[in-house]
Amino acid sequence: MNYWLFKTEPNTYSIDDLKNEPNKITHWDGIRNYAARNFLRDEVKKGDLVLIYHSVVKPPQLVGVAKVVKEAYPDHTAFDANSHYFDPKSKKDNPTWVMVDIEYVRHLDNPVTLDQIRNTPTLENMVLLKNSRLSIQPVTSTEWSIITEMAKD
DNA sequence: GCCAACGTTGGC
DNA sequence: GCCAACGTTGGC
Repeated sequence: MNYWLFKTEPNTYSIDDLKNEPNKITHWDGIRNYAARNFLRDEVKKGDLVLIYHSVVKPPQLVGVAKVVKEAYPDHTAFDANSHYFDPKSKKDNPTWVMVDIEYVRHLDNPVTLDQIRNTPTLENMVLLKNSRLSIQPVTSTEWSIITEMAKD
């Protein structure tokens, strides 16, 4: 099983929005970056656990845990001319973009801020610090353990 | 609101 | 295939 970090802008979609979904499940659509897409398409597997990160807020921080419940399938928002995520180059018979479904698991007892991560030497190699713009990132099992421990009351 | 870092586009 | 121009992300 693998661990991941998914970024979201809570003003658009937050961990609370996920928790409040009727079945606590959402489509993680709108990914329009090839590196992120490749992770989604090739490596994100059912049962994997995901840290949810809130970006573009103060402070930017990890806020909760979700679980992958459906592996990659075509992101239909790319076909919708009315969608913010419309991409005319993505064809239905050969979709460029994919999405997965994730289910809410829990909030962290205490959020772990970007600042805390940056100040934790054992987390210095996190992709979040190396390539802060990547919206789907792998997390090592060691990093996962450290972060979930930091998040405890 | 600024701007650094990064990704994409398109002319050559 | 290179790289300048442009657009986006996201921390500050």
